[in-house]
Amino acid sequence: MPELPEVETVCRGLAPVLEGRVLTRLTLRRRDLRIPFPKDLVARTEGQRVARIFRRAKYIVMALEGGDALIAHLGMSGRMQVVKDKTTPLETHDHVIFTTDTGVEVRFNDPRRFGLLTITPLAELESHKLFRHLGPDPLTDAFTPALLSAALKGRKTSIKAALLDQRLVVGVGNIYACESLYLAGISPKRKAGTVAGARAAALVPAIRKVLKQAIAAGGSSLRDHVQPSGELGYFQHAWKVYGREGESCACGTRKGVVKRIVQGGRSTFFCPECQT
DNA sequence: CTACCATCCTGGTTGC
DNA sequence: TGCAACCAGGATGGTA
Repeated sequence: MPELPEVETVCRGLAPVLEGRVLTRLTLRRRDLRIPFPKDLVARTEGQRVARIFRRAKYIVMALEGGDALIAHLGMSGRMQVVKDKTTPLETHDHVIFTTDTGVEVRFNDPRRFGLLTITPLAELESHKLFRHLGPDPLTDAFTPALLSAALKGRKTSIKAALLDQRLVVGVGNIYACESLYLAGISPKRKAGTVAGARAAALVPAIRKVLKQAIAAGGSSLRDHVQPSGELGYFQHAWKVYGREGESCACGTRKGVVKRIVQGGRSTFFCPECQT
């Protein structure tokens, strides 16, 4: 499931293929994903050169030289596949095809169709409906313990649920919320408002570390795979708690056993011995 | 304002 | 073997 590290990996994989290239054709094989494609999406995209590709939260942004920005989100099952030989048969759920002037194609495949693709002037990106509520990126200096505890102050919901709130901090999804809390030694059940001081000071670097490790793992596997992909596979072996219900805690000293609970309809994995 | 829940969707797995 | 039930989860929109 694409969270920040997977989206970052996809952006890094797409950059050498798309930056500086002209999008000669945009093929929409259906009328929508999670939201309808804008009526003028094709007209605004075709013939445009891609100036730059970057990530904002879990969104992929392709800045076009004409001033527009293509915005893509992978949802939960989206992938971007780089296809060098266009005779490669289309797959089920290849919904959008970006064709470049080199002949290389990028195919946006999304079985569950929770992803999206839209376009907006780059200058209006941060005020766009999809972007204006977004909090700080956890990998930037803007994300500090003081900022985090201020945002959590007074909140009665669990810290786990709070970390998934993109207004607080972006890019953290279910898996990395679990992993970050484990690394910081904080119980996912703890009231968000009580995460301050030393706990906030531990959580911020824990989030950073987990995300950076995952990016590093994704980046290294990218060299072996021609196409970037939002799929799991490379970092899952490094998960300490996620998906490990019943296993011994990785700390090896406190004899805890990883437990699974449901919070807000989503699975949370944690060690009751190490996380308080 | 916060909190909580249902909803979107398909594929993979489990259970009978 | 076949099929139904269930689960996975990012974001949003509605309700309390």
